[in-house]
Amino acid sequence: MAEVGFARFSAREVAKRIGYSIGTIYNVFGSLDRLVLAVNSRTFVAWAALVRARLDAAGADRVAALVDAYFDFAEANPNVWMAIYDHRLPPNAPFPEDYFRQRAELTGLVEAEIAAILPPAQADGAAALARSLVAMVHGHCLFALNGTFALLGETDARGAALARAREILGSQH
Amino acid sequence: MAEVGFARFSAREVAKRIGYSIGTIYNVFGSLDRLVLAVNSRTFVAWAALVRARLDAAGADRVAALVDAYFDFAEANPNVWMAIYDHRLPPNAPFPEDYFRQRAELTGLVEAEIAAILPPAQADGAAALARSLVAMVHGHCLFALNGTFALLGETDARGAALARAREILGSQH
DNA sequence: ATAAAAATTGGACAGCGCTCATTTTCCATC
DNA sequence: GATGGAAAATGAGCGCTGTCCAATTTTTAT
Repeated sequence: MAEVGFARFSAREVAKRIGYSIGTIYNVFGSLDRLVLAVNSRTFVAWAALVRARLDAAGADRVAALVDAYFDFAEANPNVWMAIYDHRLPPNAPFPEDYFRQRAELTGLVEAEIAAILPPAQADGAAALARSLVAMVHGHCLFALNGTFALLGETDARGAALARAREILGSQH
Repeated sequence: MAEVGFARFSAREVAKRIGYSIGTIYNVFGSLDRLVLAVNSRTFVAWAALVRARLDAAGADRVAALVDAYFDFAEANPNVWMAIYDHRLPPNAPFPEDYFRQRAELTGLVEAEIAAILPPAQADGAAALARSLVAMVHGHCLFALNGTFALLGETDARGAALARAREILGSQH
């Protein structure tokens, strides 16, 4: 996945590279969808580890640490990062339990930071604000990686995302 | 594309439906990539038309009109809207000229509105701020359509995007 | 009617996700 | 060791895909 990206990822190629047959892949994972979900679950684990490390090493500016961790992980691992969002489950297919858990753990890190920043009066809105901030940063990171910003002449996606985050957080009072 | 979405879109099926052979599709478009780009170019035209119509009918709250137009188009045409972002050109492949033009026209509409809202002292940053706001709204809209927000318990993506837009614009002075 | 140009065809190729009857490997028991 | 049942692994086969291109048909101008 890291080498070829989601569009060219194939179960047959995986089988070839690990020295098993295509049939074994399907015995283990059941479908290409679940194989991709397994890959993406591992991506969330690695991503959360990076975020945690950055937060542990961060000084006072924890918002910048979060934004940087988001961008750094995506830029260092563009194919596996984009695979998370390129992959779509068939309608009504549930996410595997451990996929959900790994993903929730990552967003939980952000939520905790936002809750710590917010004035106590707004504490009950921390989860919603955290989701919204993640969506905002994600939009910037996605446009940086998929060429949209390049097409529009934007060169500082990270700086823009951080500026927006500060403006938004500065408005919560 | 509107029926089956990007993942199941196929040149052979297009050929079958319009009563031509697969060979003719390739004579006209050259590759599946360019066929998809042609579809996406048309999507930008339709999207820009909706945005224009909403702005023409809008009252004083033009920011809400823009956010609503973004979400309404995406929600009314999820498959063609997502195809814009699901499709990735091979590295170094240039975008066709008319694809670029249609896309620039749409972002130009946003840019003009932001320039009109901004205090004159910040007028030179209008283009960058417009790109950033589009990325922010896009992140919210994407998470609404791809199930991320549902997974995290968020139900009001549109309201969150509009709230963030107001906070950001209110901070420009 | 004829010839040149343009448009269209569809078989062929390599690769894909997926299934499942068959084979191989493993391991506890004798 | 030998044996037999359970577990793991296989890969041919199916219908689908994007892509190419020699052959054919249709259109147009003379």
